[in-house]
Amino acid sequence: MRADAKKNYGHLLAVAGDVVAEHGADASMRDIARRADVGLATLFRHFPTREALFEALLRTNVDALMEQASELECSLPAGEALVAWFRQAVTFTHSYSGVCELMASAHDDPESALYALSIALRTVGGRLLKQAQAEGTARADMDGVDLFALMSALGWLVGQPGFAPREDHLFHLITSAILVDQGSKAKTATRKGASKR
Amino acid sequence: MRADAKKNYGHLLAVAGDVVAEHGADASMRDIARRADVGLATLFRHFPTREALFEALLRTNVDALMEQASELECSLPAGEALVAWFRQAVTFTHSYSGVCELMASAHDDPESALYALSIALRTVGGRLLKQAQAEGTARADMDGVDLFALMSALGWLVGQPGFAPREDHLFHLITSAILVDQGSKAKTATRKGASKR
DNA sequence: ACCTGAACACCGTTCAAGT
DNA sequence: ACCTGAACACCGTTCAAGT
Repeated sequence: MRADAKKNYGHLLAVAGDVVAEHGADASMRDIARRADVGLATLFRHFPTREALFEALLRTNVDALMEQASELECSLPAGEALVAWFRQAVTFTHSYSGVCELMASAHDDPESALYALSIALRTVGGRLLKQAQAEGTARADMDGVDLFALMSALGWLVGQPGFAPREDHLFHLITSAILVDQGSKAKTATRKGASKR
Repeated sequence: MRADAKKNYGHLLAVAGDVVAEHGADASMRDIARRADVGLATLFRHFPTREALFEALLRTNVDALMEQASELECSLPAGEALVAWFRQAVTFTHSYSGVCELMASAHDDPESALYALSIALRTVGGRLLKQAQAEGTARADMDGVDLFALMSALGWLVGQPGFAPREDHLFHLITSAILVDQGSKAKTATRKGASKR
């Protein structure tokens, strides 16, 4: 009774990961069920909505992102930790194509199964941002929601085939909007990161 | 023979505008045909693809954007003209929800009926950017594609319901990534725009 | 020339019927 | 309890048949 259900769950999750990796976030639920050799209604029993499926698919990735935040804030100055984590966060949005749309809309919808994940991301990002602001390296007129917004926008952008090759450069542009200009505030600037392409 | 076709075209375009205004860029083509009291195949005869329909819907908006660029570069310093035009461009992306996705993907697809419009936008934006770079107010390590990318990303972002209320602030953040920091280069700075929220 | 209706292969949702 | 198949109302595409 419960044993086969558990097996179905794991199996469905595995093939859903494959199908979504191939066809992106708006892959056909029917197709997932078909490739899992399971009735379509069975898929919907385990994951009543597309968001619920992605919550299961992305949970481990988000957990990893939160652990990385803890490590980074211990091992690096706040500003560098913020940038390094932001990098990882953008990479996370590449886990499946279309993830940014899902996460961004979930952030505004407490009913979404992805709501908790998006809030977790926003919260941990906001913590790193706050520390960098206290250090004086991140601009003061931003909050966690802004950071989450920029992360989503950048993730969406470099998920577009035409802009993917410019990912590093676009990351650099957005990052420069987050950080306080080094000439105006940071008197002890090491000047190591002044590369202008 | 040709008279009724012409009437159909105008009528279709008008109701398509209404339906798309209501349901966004992925509105049902069938629904548009239905509300125009016309066969679905007739709609596809006039607009063989969704992009072709949007090319017709957006053409006048893009033309207006190009005229505004000419006016702005005559009446304002290059940096301010760039920012003012960028503002208009982001507003343009609000003409119908989902326009950014279409324009961004068209930019990479010469076969798309929207390709010419996206290139036009990129080109005129690139011109304003270049002038601001020559003036020293826009950062040097950017080109028209980057500007188009940031425009698309910002338009997409503030098209998400949760981030729409922060449109002005997010615009300010992105703009600060485009402009050279006023403390480091602009010696004749008027200091009028130093509002930090 | 231009339009139409119908057929086709899809989609997500729902639910009575099976074990 | 858990699963299944079928029915439903959609979608975009295509094309033979009408005028």
